[in-house]
Amino acid sequence: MKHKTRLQKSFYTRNVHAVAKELLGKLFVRRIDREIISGIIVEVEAYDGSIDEAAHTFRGKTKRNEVMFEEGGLLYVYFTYGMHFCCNVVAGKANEGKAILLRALEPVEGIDRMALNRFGKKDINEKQLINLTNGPAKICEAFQITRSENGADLTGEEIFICDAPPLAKNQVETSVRIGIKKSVDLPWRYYIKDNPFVSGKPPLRGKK
DNA sequence: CCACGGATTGGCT
DNA sequence: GCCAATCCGTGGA
Repeated sequence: MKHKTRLQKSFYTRNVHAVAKELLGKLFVRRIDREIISGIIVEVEAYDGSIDEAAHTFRGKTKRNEVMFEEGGLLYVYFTYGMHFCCNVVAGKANEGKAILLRALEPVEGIDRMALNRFGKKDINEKQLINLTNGPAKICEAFQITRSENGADLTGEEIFICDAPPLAKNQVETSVRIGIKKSVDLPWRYYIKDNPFVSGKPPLRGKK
């Protein structure tokens, strides 16, 4: 596939919610040697350590979260539940502690490689296709993203995001975030309406 | 379809 | 020691 231009630093250093919504529809690309794996971003969540108790940065800088305090445009990868990695796009200015969790992608290139990474085989059925990247830890498994990708520069060659035309405003839905126990009412999950690759629904509470 | 629990490391109280 | 920005399998309605 012919990739369009990569998003540059100035895209990422803006307001975390603007960046989050505008990431929808863009192409997340992973290059491993000559191989390309990519997918359209269809679901994200914003985290803002200045006012958000669910953000890893809410209680200040530690070894684990230091990348999230960098200036926007890096990848913040964290390890959780003893077995999963999740990746975020760092946004805003230095020392703000803001980032956007990638929750779901629509697979585009390298689907065979994603299938191998996720299920150990190339041939997958319809259900497994939907299951490739419809969750934050599934994305990392499919895209071979682990702790060694923490801090990767998104304006570099290994992991980057390609521009795409903006979505119509009525294509972007908002909800509360999934899987957290603090700041549960903040409506900071954004996803593409009716996209089949969006992950599960949020709990029936809070604002939509 | 939904609810629940187990897996299993590591960060922080 | 507690518990997490998850996932998957199981079991019941």
